[in-house]
Amino acid sequence: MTDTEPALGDGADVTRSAAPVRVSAVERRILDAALTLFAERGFDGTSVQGIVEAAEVTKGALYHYFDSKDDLLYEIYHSLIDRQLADLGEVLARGLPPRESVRAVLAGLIRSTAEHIDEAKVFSREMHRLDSARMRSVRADRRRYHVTFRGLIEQGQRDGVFSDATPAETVTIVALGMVNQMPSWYRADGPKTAGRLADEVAGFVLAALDQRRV
Amino acid sequence: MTDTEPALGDGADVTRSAAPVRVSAVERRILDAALTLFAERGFDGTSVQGIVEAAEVTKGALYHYFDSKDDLLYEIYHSLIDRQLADLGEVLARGLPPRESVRAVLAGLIRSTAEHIDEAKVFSREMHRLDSARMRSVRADRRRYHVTFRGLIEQGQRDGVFSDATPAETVTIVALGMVNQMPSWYRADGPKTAGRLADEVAGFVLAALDQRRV
DNA sequence: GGTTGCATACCGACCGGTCGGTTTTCTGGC
DNA sequence: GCCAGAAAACCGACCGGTCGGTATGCAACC
Repeated sequence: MTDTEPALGDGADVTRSAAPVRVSAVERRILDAALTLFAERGFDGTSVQGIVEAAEVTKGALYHYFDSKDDLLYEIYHSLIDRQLADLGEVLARGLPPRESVRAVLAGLIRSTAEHIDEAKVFSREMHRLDSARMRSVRADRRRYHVTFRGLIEQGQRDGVFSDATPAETVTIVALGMVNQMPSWYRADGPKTAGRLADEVAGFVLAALDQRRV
Repeated sequence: MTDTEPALGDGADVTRSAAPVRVSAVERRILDAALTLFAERGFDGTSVQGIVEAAEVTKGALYHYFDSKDDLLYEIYHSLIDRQLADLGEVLARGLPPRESVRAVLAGLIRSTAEHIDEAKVFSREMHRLDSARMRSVRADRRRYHVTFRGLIEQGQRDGVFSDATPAETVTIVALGMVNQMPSWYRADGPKTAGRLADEVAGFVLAALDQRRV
C-alpha cells in the first residue's frame, strides 16, 4: 500500500468506495456526541463521562464499542477523509479537463467541508493527538489527496491552460490550506451560503491560475 | 489588575509600537519553555511541571510571575499579535499604492510567521482555550488586522488595480487564512526558504487580484 | 521590617480506563 | 415452537495517577 506514489494525476486509486460498515444506533450516538463535544470544547477538554452523558449511554457501552478515547478521534478522521477521497475520485472519474476538474474539486471540497464543519474543526485542531501508527495512516490518506490535486495542477500547466508562475506544489498547499482553515471562519448561519463561498474561492484560485500572458 | 491589558483597541491605530515591557530572565525562560512545549505537545499535553523543569525553575517561580497556565498562553498570543500589528503599521506608514502594500504586507507576514512558527502553531491550535475575556481581546486585535487588510483590498478594487470578481472580504479570508495554515506545512528545513515561499504565495494572490479585463 | 523573589510540600478535583457482573439477543437441537 | 446455553450488549462503581493550583517558609534587599 505504501509503495510508489502515482506520478501523475490519473486518479490513482481514489475511485474506490469505502466498505459499508454497519454501525449500531448506540455507536452512532456515541460518535455524534463525541464529534459535537470535541468540536465545542476540544479533545482534552472533553471527558469520556461527558460523552456518555451527551450520548445517553454508559461508560461500559462506550468501552464496549471503542478501545479508547483516541479511537473516537480516529473514527471521526476516517469518516472525513474517506468522504473527501470518495468525492475526489468521483470528480476525476468524470474525466473533465484540468480547469473544470480543479473547479469541481475545490468547490466540492469547500461545500463538503462546510457541511461537515465540526469534523473539519476537530480534524485540524486535534490531529496531532493521534498515536504514531494512526497518524501515519491519516497522513498517507491526506498525501494521496494532496498528490492527486497537485497532479491536476501540473497537468493544467503542461497543457498550457494554467500559468506556471507559481509552482504546482505551492498552489496545492495554498488551495488545500485555505480549506483546512475554514473552521476558523466559516459559519453556517453567515451571510453567504456555502455554495456561494465555494464559487468565490474556487473562482479566486482559478483567476490566479489563469494563463493569460500575451 | 486581573483584567485585560489597557484595551489598545481604541481605534485602528496600527502604527503604534508595542510598549517596552521589561521581563526578567526567569520570566523569559518560562515563556520560552512554555512556547516550545506548547508547540510540541499542545497546551493540554503540557503540564506545568514540565514547563518548570524545562525552564529550570520551580513551580513557585512560575506562579510568582504568572497567574495561571492560561496566562502563559495569553502572553504568547500577545507577543505574536503585537508583532504582526507593528509590522502591518510599518508597511502602511510607507504609503505605498495598494498593490505594493498588499505584496509587502503578505510577504512580510509570511516571513514573520515562518520565523516564529512555534508561536503561530500554538496560536492556531490552542486559541480556543482562552477564557472569554482574553478571547475577546485577542479577537479584537485580530479583527483590526483583518479589517485593515481588507481595506487595502477594497482600495485597490476602487482604484481599479484589483479585480473585484472576488469580494474583498473573501480575498482577505483566503489570504490571511493561508498564513494561519502555515504551521501545518511550513518546515524551516524544507527545500524552499521562507522568503521564496513568501514571494510565491504573495505572487499567487496578486495574480488572482490582477485586473486584466480586455 | 516589609516587600520581592523564589523554594518546597502538599491538596483536592478529575480523568481515562477497568472489571465483575447483569441483561438481551442470537443460535441450533429437539 | 421451545428452550438451553453461548455470545453480544451493556452497566456503573471504582482505581491509580496526574494535574493545576496553593500555602507557607525564608533569604535578600530596599
